[in-house]
Amino acid sequence: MAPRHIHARERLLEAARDVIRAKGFSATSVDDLCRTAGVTKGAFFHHFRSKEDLGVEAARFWSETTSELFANAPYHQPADPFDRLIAYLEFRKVLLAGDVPDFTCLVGTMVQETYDSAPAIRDACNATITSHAMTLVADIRAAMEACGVTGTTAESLALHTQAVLQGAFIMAKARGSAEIAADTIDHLIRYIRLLFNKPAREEIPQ
Amino acid sequence: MAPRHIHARERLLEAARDVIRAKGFSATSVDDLCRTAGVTKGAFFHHFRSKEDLGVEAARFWSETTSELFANAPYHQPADPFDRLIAYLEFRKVLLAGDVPDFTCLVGTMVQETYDSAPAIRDACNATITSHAMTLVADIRAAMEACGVTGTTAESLALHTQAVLQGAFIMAKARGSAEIAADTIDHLIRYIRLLFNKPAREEIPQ
DNA sequence: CCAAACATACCAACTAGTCGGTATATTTCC
DNA sequence: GGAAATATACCGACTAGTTGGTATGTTTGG
Repeated sequence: MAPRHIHARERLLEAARDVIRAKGFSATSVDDLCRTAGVTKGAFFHHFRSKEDLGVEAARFWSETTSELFANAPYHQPADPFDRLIAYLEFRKVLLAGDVPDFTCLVGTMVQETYDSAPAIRDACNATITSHAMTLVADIRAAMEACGVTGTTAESLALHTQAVLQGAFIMAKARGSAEIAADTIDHLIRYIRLLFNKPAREEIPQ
Repeated sequence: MAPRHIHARERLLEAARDVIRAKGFSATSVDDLCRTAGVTKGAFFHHFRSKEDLGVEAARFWSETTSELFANAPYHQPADPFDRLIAYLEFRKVLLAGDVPDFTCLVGTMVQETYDSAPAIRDACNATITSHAMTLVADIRAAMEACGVTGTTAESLALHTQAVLQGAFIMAKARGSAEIAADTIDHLIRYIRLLFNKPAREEIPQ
């Protein structure tokens, strides 16, 4: 059985992940989190110095869990780095399932509200986004070299993919549907195919 | 002289525009807004039924003021619709001046926090983003026809530009700098140039 | 036994929103 | 024209409930 002393902390981090994605950081109260996690306030402040501290830890928790998800995802299978990059973006489309709070990004949501008032949270969110982007750099660089792509850098393109994904989530929130998010990822895929001079079989819309 | 009875309302909407972009909607209290606008709570609730109502009106106010800004902007000058589209995106880069709260988007920020809890605000934000995107459609469609671009629609591409801009703002908030935003708009410009088969003179990075 | 992991009770500050009242226009009616 | 009626814009003290956080217990596992 799982050790009891991990329960409250982990349940609070999972509650934060779910509630903050739906309501935002400020609108999520400590009581909200305790209620959702099924723990008391004493437990909360035993594990976290403050609500801001929980925000930082939630960003780190998000980084850990998503890292694991992406590390074990099937998009690494293709032999060619360019194909792996496209497979990554197709995988991001597959992840657009369920309700909007289920597929949107915790740290993207949090950083919007905290970038000016809680630098610690902003830094943790930035580290999460950046480190995920950096997992793409090796493949992008290899593909760029193989295809002779110039005019930008692998790091810049990796960060651009994350910007597009974050923007896709905002549009999905505004429209209340994942459709627009998939559509904007398709534009990103089309960009990368054009940039690497590897267009899809047909450029006809579905 | 300006009629007295407009002051409080407009000053509150301007305060909302500035404060909410920096702190987010939830973290902005009614007292915050009154203090910033230099009005009393009585005036606030005279002009707005609730804080949520203020959010809706702030989105509409944002829509009005930005519409005016873009309508009077110089990017409409080029004779060719494709050139106008590129000029629009270059203009968006020019707007990336000042601190992060100065150039980011009010409705993109608000919709993140309210899409699930305040449908009225979400709808107002969505209407603002969509209507701005639609101002691009005529030029995009004309350029697509002139260049024989297929595989997507003018509406889809217009919404994609807004998604990229919203994502650029999130990245700027995370990194605390406009640089990444300009960088991601450059990727968008590169995409559109490739899609319309009109690459820049040189594909060399700056 | 003892420290870590909780639970309970509580607090001061803040929250959105209310309410009775005032000052100043504007309209109405003769 | 001018007094009365009415509408608009605003004020600021007040309230009921919520907020993040604390102080002081009790339980539990090794």
